[in-house]
Amino acid sequence: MSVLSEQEIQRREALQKLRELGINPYPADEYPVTHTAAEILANFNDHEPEKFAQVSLAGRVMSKRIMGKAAFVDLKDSTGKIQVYFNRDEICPSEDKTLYNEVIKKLTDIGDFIGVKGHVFRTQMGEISIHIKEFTFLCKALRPLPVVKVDAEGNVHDAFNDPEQRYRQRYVDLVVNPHVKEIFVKRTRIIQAMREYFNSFGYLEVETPILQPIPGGAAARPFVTHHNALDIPLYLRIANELYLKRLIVGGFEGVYEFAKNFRNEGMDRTHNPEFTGMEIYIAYKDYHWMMRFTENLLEHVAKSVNEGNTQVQVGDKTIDFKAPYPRVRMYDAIKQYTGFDISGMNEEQLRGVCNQLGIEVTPEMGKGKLIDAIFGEKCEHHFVQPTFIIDYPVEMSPLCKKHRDNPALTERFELIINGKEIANAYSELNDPLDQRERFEEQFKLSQRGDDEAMFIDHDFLRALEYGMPPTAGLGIGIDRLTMMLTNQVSIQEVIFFPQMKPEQITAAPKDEDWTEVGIPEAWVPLAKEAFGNISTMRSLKPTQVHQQLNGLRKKKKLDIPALQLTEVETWFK
RNA sequence: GACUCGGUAGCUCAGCAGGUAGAGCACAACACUUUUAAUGUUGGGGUCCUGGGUUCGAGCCCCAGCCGAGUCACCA
Repeated sequence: MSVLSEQEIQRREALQKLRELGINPYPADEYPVTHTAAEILANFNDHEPEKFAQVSLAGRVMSKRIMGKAAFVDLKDSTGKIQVYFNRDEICPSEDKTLYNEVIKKLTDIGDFIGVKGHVFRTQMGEISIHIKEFTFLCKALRPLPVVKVDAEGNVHDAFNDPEQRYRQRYVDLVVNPHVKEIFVKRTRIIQAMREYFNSFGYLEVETPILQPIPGGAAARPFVTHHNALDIPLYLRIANELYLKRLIVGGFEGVYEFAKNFRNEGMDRTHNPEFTGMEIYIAYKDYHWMMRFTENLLEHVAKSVNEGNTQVQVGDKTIDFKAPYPRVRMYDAIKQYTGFDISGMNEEQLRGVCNQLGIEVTPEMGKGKLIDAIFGEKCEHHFVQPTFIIDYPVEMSPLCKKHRDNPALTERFELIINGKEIANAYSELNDPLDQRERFEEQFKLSQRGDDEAMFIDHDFLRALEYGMPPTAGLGIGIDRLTMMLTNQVSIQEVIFFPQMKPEQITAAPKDEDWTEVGIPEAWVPLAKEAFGNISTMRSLKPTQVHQQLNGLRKKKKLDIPALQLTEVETWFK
């Protein structure tokens, strides 16, 4: 066990005292709650205090202000904070003031959960508060919570803001940083709004495999695992696209899934190894229809997280999600921002363009990747307001139907907002022979060294051979959409538990370290147990150390000679 | 993966030509009749991320490592 800090020791002592007073610090009983903090603060009216003559609520103690026989505590429940007021002589009408003097003043700490009953009133300072008649201990907290204070001007003092601690101990982050909680509430609201929208069309939410024998539907390096009973490798999915399309083959006309995907790639402020993608496939539609569907969807989502407003502040820009959004052909965008007309260029010519534009290229990059590099470096960041970039080159889009007017292009769009890709959609490729050729192209790329080129999924081809109706499909990165709608620049701020390296467990002192001080080997385990580390031991008086160790020896009935004080004193030299 | 910055009390941070470790909040004790970052007085609290090295002496200098952040590279 690690060494306890002073404050942790004090809290354990308080826990013990509560038990001695007959108070269960961890009761099992239901605590009936009649009101929330937010309800009371919103609805209390000075002219009708009788409406809140009897309230009962529960929450965590966030601050304590004690003045003689009056005490104020901020109680935080899931809806917010409310002040509660304790008066000694009302809590303890008799001579025995223990409940107030001991339990409230001394044994209740910041972080503890309590339940309170009383009536609502307004203090002389004008704050709506609860006048307590009765209170119940619900949970004793053994670790001190960081105390974040906000003054009258709204300045935050002693913010708990070290990213490492915030992500590793998200539970603490959520307790003391209300704005963090707000982001995650919005995240859920975004997903709910999308679900509502899809369901209003009658589309079906489905679940497809996360463990896949062939990781398909995207170009990315997968995580590999192994199934023991089948003795085969399985991959954590990088996308769910191919499975949803199989369901369209099976006769569903609209299916969608919010899917956790996994990609074994680098991590940074826009990439987490697991992330959430929403994909939806709708039969008998094309990408033009899907653009209208998408812009209306995002308008709906923006309004539902934003009190009906379509405008969202993102950094120093205001983004308006109001439909419709402009459609810009990819080649036109490249022409506009680079001056080059790349339509009809071959790989060689594209390399030349990249060189002239100062874009680095590698030999294994094919046509698709070259065009993508040009667009990514020279165009993408120009599109701040939501814009559909349409008609991607066929080499970039192996699962997308060829353009009805130009076989070098595909019927694909990406939605760019604030220079970033938020959505990706196609008129889905349903020609099984074409799909087979595209997979084979990908296979060649992978032989050339592109380790992200797609695998060939023969079962998926078989499904297409049975026939898939014309279908439009859309994918949206939920994490990135959430970042945008909550004005966050780091993906870690919109994922509760972002992936991090495991915490180092700091090595406890080795046995040699103890013996070096002069402690006999037989006593080392006892010294470890009693003091944890050498400096803790040395912070005590030799007499205390002497007594504690001999006490342990007696307690454990160890057959070793008792320590002499003079011997112990030498350890402190 | 490269570079830059950071890791000191429960939290936020300071620290210096290398010379026994500081502040605010939190904690403890006392005072206080409804306080608002409550206040006042007093007090306790630290393997200065880890491991080596230089030195009479290292939180500080050197080397190696760990963890995090930022920038870049990679990334449909």
